Order: sequence, then structure tokens, then C-alpha cells
Amino acid sequence: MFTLSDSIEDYLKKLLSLSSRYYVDIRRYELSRKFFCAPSQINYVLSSRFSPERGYLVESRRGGKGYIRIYRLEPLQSRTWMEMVEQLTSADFNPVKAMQFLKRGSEEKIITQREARLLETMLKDDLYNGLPVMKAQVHALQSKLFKAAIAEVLKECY
Amino acid sequence: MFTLSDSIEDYLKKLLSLSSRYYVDIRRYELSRKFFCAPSQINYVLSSRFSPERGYLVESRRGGKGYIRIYRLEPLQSRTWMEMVEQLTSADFNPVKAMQFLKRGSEEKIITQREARLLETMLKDDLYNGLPVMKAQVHALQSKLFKAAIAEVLKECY
DNA sequence: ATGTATATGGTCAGTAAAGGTCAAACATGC
DNA sequence: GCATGTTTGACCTTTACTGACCATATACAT
Repeated sequence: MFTLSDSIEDYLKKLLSLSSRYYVDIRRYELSRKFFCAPSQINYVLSSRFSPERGYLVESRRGGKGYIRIYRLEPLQSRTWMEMVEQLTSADFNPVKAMQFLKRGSEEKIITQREARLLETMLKDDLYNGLPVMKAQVHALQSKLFKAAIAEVLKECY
Repeated sequence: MFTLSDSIEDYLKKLLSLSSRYYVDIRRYELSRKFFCAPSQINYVLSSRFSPERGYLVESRRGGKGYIRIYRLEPLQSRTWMEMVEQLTSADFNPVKAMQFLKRGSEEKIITQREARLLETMLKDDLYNGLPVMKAQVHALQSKLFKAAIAEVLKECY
């Protein structure tokens, strides 16, 4: 059930939570040896699981003494989070990205897990099957529903 | 008269009842081999016999190390709620009726007010404007979304 | 300073391993 | 014969992972 990527993700998150600072430094090659995988696997994990949408920031330096530094970003205020969601224009809206926002929102207690799951429902493409519309239109609709629902949920915060 | 689908259904239900958890994980291809059938047969069984209306919920992950997870929903506390939802079949589904259910649900503390507002958003017809579909189709979609979302909440009754 | 070797990390296309969809064929009961 | 439910296969999408090739920083000798 658990993929290599999942294990590496867990390992890095554990490192972060054990660290007294906001970031951890790793060596790409070393880490890849630890998990018996290709170095580029590390990049895959970083880009699929430590994206800004999910509340992380990655910086790195090449060459001798090179490193990769992973920051856990400051938890967002619900207002900021909502603004970020609203700024997703329907052009760059896609369910995967939206899902990442949900994950961050629930991790940072802006919305509850149940609310996250409810919102996730709107993003499940298969519910929209059978409609005589193209995928882009489905995404546009999802985007509208998604944003409207989040606004509703957070309404009382203002 | 037992069909292949019936056997697969039985098999999965047995798995569920033997499991100490409230879900089971399967691999689609493996299962299809076990029953000497096409992989898509499994999807047919899942959609015809393990729908939310029947008290089940299915989630899955594609790609390497993918899986299908089948949840058995707990009917106890939520039986009445479930029955109400079942009445909202897409034929006679209408947003007004659904809204009334929501109201009752939040009064009876099955869902929070925030959740009720979230779900209400799905029922707002004007969000669906611009789609080249008839009202009936919009309602069918709303019904699907609504039911899937409710099932999501019920999943947590354990 | 300059050049070169060494040590990092980055990118991207390709492959593999899942699961999803849909329409058409088939079967069964009325 | 028709309606309904079952089964299949061709084609699609997503996710995980690797390797060849690329870019950049440091170390060190000259």
C-alpha cells in the first residue's frame, strides 16, 4: 500500500517535525542511498508532495557542498488561504491543485477534515460523467462550485 | 441464478465482514484474475452493488501501487438520514427538497451549520449557468454530488 | 587569476504499473 | 421481441520511478 515516495515523504516530514527550526537540509544523493533509489526520485517526491500549495518551499544549491533545504511554511490565516484559493483562475484551476489546497487547509485547521472531504467530492471527475461537455468545462464548473463553497464555509470568519 | 457479478459481490462482502476494519483493499487486476474475467468487470460490480445508496463507498488510486478501497458504511445512527437521502433519487430530486433535508440534518446535529452551508452551495442553480445542458441534467448532477458528499460524512460515523 | 577536476543538484522523456470509461455484444426473463 | 442486466475489450488517465544528459558550485593546482 505504501509506495517508496510515501516513505520518503514520511521520513522528511518526521525530520521537519523533529527539527527545532523551520527547515531541514538534506543531501540528495545520501537520501537516495538510504532509500535505495535513483537520486531523481527525491526530486519527484519534492515536486509531488512538497509543493507550495501544500505549504512547503524547497530551495537548493548545486555543486560541492550542495544541499536541498525544505521549509515548512508558516500556517496561513484563513483569510489568506481563501484569497489564495480565490486567485485560482479557472484557467489554472485543476482538481489536483485544488486537492492540495484542501490538504493544507485541513492540516492548518482552517477547515475541518470532514469539510475537506466534502469539498473533495466536488472535485471527483467521475461524478460529472455523462454530461455532454468537455473536460475544460467540467473544471470551470468545479472551480466555481469549489470557490463558492469555501466562501460559504468561511463566511463567519469575517 | 447466480451471475459472475453476484459471486464477486459475495466475495467482497465476505472480505468486508471478515475484516476487523471497516474497509478492505483490493487490486483490480488480481481480483479479475481470481474470477477469470475482464478487469472492468470489477468496476461494474462496484458501481452496481457497492454504491452509496446501498451503504458502501469506494475510493481508489491509480498509477503504480494503485488500489481500490471499499468502505462499508455504518447504518446505525445514520439510518434515517440515509433513507432520506435515498429518496432524493435523481428522478424526483430537486434542490428545494434537498435544502429541507439539510436543514433537518443540521437541526439534528448530524452535520454542522458550516457543512450545511457548504452543501447548500452545490444546490445553487445559478452556479451551473453557462453549461449547455437542461435543468434536469443539472439536477441529476446536483443529486449525484449531494449524495456522494453525504456518503462522505457518513463514512466517519465509526 | 585561471583552468580543470570533482561534487553536487536539476530536467525531462520514457517506461511501467496501476485503475477508469464507454460502447458494443451478449444473456435472460417477461 | 423488448427491456434490463451482464460481460468484454479497446482506449484513456494517473502515478511512480529511472537514467541519460545538463548546470553549477567548490577545490586545488598552476
